[in-house]
Amino acid sequence: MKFKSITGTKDLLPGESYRWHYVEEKFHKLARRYNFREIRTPVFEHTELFARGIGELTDIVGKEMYTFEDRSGNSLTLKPEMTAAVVRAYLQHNLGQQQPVSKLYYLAPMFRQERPQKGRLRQFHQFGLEIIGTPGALADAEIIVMTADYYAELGITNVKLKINSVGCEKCRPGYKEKLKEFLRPKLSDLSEDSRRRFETNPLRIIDSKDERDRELTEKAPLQKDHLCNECNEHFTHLQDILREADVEYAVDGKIVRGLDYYTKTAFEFISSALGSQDALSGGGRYDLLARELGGKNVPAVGVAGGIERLLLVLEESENAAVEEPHPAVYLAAADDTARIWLYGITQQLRRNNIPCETDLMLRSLKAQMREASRQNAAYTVIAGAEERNKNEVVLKDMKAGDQQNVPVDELVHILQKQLPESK
RNA sequence: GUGGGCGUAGCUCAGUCGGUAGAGCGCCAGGUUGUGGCCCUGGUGGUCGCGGGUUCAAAUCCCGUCGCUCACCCCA
Repeated sequence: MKFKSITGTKDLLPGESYRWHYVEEKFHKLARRYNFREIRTPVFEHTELFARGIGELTDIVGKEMYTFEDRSGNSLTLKPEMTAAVVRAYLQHNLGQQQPVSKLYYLAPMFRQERPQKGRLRQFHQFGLEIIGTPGALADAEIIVMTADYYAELGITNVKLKINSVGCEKCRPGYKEKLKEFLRPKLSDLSEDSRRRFETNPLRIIDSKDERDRELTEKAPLQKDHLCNECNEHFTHLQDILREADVEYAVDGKIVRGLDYYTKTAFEFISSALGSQDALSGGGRYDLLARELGGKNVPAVGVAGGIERLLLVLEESENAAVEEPHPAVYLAAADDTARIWLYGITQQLRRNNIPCETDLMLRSLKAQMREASRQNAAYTVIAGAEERNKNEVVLKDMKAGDQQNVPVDELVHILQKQLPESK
């Protein structure tokens, strides 16, 4: 075979795609219940949108974007995340003029050029929610609550919610200085990465996975203990709401989100069922993003979650079995003279919303029966010349193994009675 | 970008000291001339990742290369 799928991309084969349908449908339905409306944006955007929105110093922008020039010389980028694109669309179409608060959701592929590993692909898929237009903690809670609800609805129980506040324009600079003061004497003992971040992004240092770094930063000052009044109030308010909504959470002062645009609330849903890529989803408030993109100040909050990771966790949750759909009826021809006639009956069933399958290979009855069994059909309809002359078919219950002759005119009615989901 | 592990049938894998490739599952057919599953019998299926080297002879040894995978960094 000459051609292979690109490194870090995956074909979604029929043996797996039904699982995707399952989680996607659940998300669409839940979004409707929470009154979020879907937004779809193009897979690529001007590179500048992400560079500005996500932050020049982030790893995503620095080394992970799929960037290319089109024939006109524009620099374009396959979207590495969705929030910047959603805010762009929000500003471009003045959604804020139509209603004060926009509740948007999406389900879309993202692209980042990293080394693939468990739970990380170059083309991956995220579900996401954004509430744009309100600074209130109720919006933060709404995002978190629906995400928690989604996992619960799927039967995933081994998830934990961690929340933090990363402050705002007012209180973050002061905190940053305090943190640097704390780190400065330890600087030479820190890992190389952390030393490099000291100037560019010191907040990330307390989030380091390096063991030595962890020891050294154990007693580091945390943003959540140095919030301004407004941020502090927002954070306690959020916790009050989460408790009221019965969502379990833990405050973790070391959660620092990787993207520049976050303010106040930052959170992650973590699962122990994943490998080292343990974040199932993450999000937070991003009150500065719209302005950064050239719009006015528009407060907003959102979440993004990985579908691939979700499915990995789902497979390990015993109480979350997903069943593959199968045809309700298989129609088998006992001889060649009945095949076309039987195909007409097949279509009658389909028009009556009965999922069914028939042989397309002119195979023997035995082979057709085997196929019916393999495909897990609940019933098999068998007919040859004899049945055709009497205008009836043999209806066989595959599980029980018994069968009876029924008039063709009554077939749909009988099957519908047996298959309530087809009505 | 760095490091470990692995590439043999559609899938999971075995293959000894170098002697020209196997099992289980799957698929197809028959055992039953109009009936699935279980069982039995037979069959289909391989560029041993790719290229080069050593050798009378390479899946096996050597060199290179590509791919997959896990981990680091970071993230969903």
